[in-house]
Amino acid sequence: MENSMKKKTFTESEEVELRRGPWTLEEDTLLTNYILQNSEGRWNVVAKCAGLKRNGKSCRLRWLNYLKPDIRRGNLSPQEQLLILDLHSKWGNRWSKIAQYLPGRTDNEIKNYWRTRVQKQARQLNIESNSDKFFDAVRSFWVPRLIEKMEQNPSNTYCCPQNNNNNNNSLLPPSQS
DNA sequence: AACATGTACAACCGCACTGCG
DNA sequence: TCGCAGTGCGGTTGTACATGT
Repeated sequence: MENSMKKKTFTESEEVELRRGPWTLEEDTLLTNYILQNSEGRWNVVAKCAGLKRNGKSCRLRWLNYLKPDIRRGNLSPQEQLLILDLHSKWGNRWSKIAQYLPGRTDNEIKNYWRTRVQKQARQLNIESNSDKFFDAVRSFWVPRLIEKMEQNPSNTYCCPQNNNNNNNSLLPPSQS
């Protein structure tokens, strides 16, 4: 990564120095305004037409993970956490697929949650995070704790609108359900 | 108060897939 | 059929902030 400009993926004729790193408020505004007026379309075109010195990929990521109006921010509710555990036990690291069942949550957010909290727990227990042993620990320790939390504080439970049918009754990993 | 360490999350990278000419 | 550009996904890294000593 010694040279950020080593590879250009679009229009070599345009020697535009692409910006990287954290987005500024101004860039956010440019991107948001452009998309609200013109819809998403091709990301490289969006980047260019919005007047951003970013590549399309970067714009897409920023929009999907941060700027999109329906993004839910803040802590994951116990029910959402339970759902993630459940879905992960079915599909593994298919973050985007899991995210489809948590409206307003992004694959990036779920992935981060898994890495920082779930895998941390696994490390503390000294077990492989994708092993059978780990899922046993999740079933016998973590899931009951989350259910307890939900019962103690029902107001913070979150009801997934389009997936009630297949998830609300299936909060335990498939081997139990 | 200052420093060290841990945590959370935004952003980047590489690869695979898809659609189009 | 092939090559290319665009896109999506999962893994990884960087860094700001929180917490502990």
